[in-house]
Amino acid sequence: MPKTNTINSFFEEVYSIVAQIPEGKVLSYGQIAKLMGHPNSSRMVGQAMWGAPERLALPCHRVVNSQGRIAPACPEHREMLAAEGVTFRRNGCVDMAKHSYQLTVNSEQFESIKNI
DNA sequence: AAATTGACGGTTA
DNA sequence: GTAACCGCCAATT
Repeated sequence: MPKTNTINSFFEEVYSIVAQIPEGKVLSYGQIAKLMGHPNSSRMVGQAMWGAPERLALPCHRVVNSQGRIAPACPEHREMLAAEGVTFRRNGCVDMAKHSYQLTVNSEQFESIKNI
């Protein structure tokens, strides 16, 4: 298993995963990084979100940090998540225990993402 | 090539 | 609960 990804760049793979998050589910940056085989590249996941092409319509509001906190620049996403059925604790943190999403990366997903 | 950056994670105080 | 520090890694300057 090569260290390099089968697709263009680290970012592309992040997008392919984020695009798969169903409504009512959330993933943490670190969780995404691990799914990609990059256990410690959580920061890059955030970078990828920041530079995400809008035409991918990525549900970036479903990506939170390990504390269950919403992305620092988008507190309004909290409402969007709530509308999808995500429950919050009193302090405004996502209830990760219920909404953490498990997925495996398939080559099929890459097909739809690599045509960027 | 080297230094800087950052939508992070985890631990510590 | 918040704040600060360290580590980690790819992209950017």
